[in-house]
Amino acid sequence: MSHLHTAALKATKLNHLKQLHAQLFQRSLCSDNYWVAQLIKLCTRLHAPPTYVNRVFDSVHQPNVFIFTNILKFYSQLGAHSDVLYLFDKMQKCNVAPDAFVYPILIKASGKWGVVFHAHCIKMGHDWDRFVRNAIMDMYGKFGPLEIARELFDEIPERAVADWNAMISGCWNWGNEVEARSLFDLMPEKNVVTWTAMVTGYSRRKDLENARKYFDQMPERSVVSWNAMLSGYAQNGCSEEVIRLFNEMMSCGVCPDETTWVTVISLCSSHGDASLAEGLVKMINDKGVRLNCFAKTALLDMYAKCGNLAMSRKIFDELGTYKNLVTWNAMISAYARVGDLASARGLFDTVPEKNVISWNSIIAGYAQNGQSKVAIDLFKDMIAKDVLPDEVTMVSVISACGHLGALEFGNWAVNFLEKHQIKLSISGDNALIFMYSKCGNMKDAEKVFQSMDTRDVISYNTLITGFAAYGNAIEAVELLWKMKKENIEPDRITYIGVLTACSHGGLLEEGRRIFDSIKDPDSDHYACMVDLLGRNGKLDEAKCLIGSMAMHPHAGVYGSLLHASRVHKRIDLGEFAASKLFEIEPENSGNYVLLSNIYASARRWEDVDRVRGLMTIGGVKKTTGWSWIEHKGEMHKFIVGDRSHERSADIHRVLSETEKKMRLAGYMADTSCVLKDVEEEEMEEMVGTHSEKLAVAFALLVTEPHSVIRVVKNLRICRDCHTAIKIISKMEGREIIVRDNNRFHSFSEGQCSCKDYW
DNA sequence: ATAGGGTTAG
Repeated sequence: MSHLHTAALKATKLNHLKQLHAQLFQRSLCSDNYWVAQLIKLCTRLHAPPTYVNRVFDSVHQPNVFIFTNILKFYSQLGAHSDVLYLFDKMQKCNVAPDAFVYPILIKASGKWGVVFHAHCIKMGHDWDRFVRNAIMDMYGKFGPLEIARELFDEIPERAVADWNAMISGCWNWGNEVEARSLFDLMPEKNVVTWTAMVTGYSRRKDLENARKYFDQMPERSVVSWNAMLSGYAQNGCSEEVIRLFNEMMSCGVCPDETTWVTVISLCSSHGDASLAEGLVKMINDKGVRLNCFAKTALLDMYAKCGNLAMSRKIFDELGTYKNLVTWNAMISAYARVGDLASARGLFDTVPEKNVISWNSIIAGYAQNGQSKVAIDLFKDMIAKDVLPDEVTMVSVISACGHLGALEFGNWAVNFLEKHQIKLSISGDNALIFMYSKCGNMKDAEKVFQSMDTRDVISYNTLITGFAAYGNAIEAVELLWKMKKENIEPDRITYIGVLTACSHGGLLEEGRRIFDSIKDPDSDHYACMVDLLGRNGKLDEAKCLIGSMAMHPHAGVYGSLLHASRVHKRIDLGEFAASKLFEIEPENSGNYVLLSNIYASARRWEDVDRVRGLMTIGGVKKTTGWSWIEHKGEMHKFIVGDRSHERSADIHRVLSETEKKMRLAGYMADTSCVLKDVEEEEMEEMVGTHSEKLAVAFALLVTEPHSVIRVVKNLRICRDCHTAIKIISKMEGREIIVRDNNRFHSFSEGQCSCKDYW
């Protein structure tokens, strides 16, 4: 028998464990309580997979308290708290009375619900056990109320160092620096844990100076102390310090543990620094370090954030049954981040157990990749499955509503926030500002902005961009001054917004001044500036500006010039801009169409034909987009020639009735003169089923007569459609609000409020 | 100790 004990003591690898298991099997000791307990203890030490432990556990007929204690420890080490609680339940069902060894494990695993076991312990008389008492104190220190921890602490006749430590950490948890320090100074004997608690405490207060002071004064340091200091630096964004301290740690001969690796690896991920990551991986490989599931997950995330998705997937697959929910979620969001929604969705659908973060990852994935409707539908699924969304979910959903212009559903979401007491932080408020301004509700957008007690650059940018879309240039410019006064540094997006606002609002000089104040303007700023000059007829100046650029102008810059050339009928500049655009983005049909329109307005039909020819030769297809409309919180989409909508027949009936009414009312001349310049087949398309027209017809169909129709999202109104809406608004006597990308047009009584449009 | 959120245009 004794050689079995030696084997158990010597086991360092999973194989040793399996050999021992086999020997026990030969001697029919596999269901012997003593040996099963020993095996489980070894599993904990050697990080065996849970499936193996369960097999060992299942082979015993009547598990005793030792076996339960050991398996509880096993799952506790894994952080599998629900398994711990499940096993405790099983333990009670097996009529095995928990002893003083069980309760500390149990209390640690149950988080704030540990309170329940406090009463248990008193009833069973275990509350006088120093380990149990310490665990209870620790729990109150973490989850509160701290006063109870203090009472327990004061009642202890002979306080152990661990009791002091628990109390000090408790004070830090509740932000009581003074009390923590006075306890520290009062302590008769301190150990590494005490010192480390001080380092952790100061780190969490972002007081790195004091953290470092205690760290430097420590009589001895454990890995945990190093980790505390490292994560202090990491969480405060001091990446150079992390690297320096990590190297110092290595040269002091301290062996990094798994936490160290996790800290350093996740630092690399937040940096997205591939070369840093590479060095780290090399070090890990050279040392032959075996990483646990936490570190592997961090590594997976790091590769994903450094752009190496293949490695992420490799780690994911290699983890096999070891992976936990965090691993799954990391992989899902890795795919979502790069826009591989199919892979993300595939994983999401196969996650054994989803949590809010799984849902958030996939919803954010769709929301960030232009699939707002899918994001919202998934959110609806989530609610139907009774998963409670949190703030992060709502931020994605609200943003998605903004992108779609889905104000009705957006308002529903705001109600949901109130009903479920979900508090929004700065990102949430920013998302709200975004949603309201995208939906044309600047009043509420401003209201949210005013109500915030801290605003960041994104809050300003979002509101500025909202005003820009409306042409409220003065408000946008004022916001720029206001943010400077609040010491919030404008970034490139701020300037894009302000310049766009000046452009839409006709503030030429102001725009010029602002443009000149930008430290290093990029192509986007130049594009805005060209647009601003172009709208004001300063086309030659715009061309000079392009010539003065230090970098290669991107398509947007020439696009603005081409647009202005069309408005101001400048064939020379239009040809110049278009020729550049045909090089930069030969597949963009819009450029060909614009140039051909410029020629058409000058009645240069041969050139019109030539440009059309270019399109055919280049195989450029006119791209058509979907038009969206919201009705009762549901989004409906339409595209040319599509009859998949369930009310398609009605829609086409309304469309033809409206057109008939228009003709009867004598509006034909109006539209036909527009149509004269286009070819037969295109005319068919224009008078036929343009997506915008379908959307408007749907709106006419579903809304009450004389009510406001809100038509939103991607309604690029062609000239023909613009005329049609004007006429409808007059004939039906109702207001129609239309959003053409970012501009709002309000039609009523045959007038469109947006004057400079055509 | 590892996973999720907000702003860009014609």
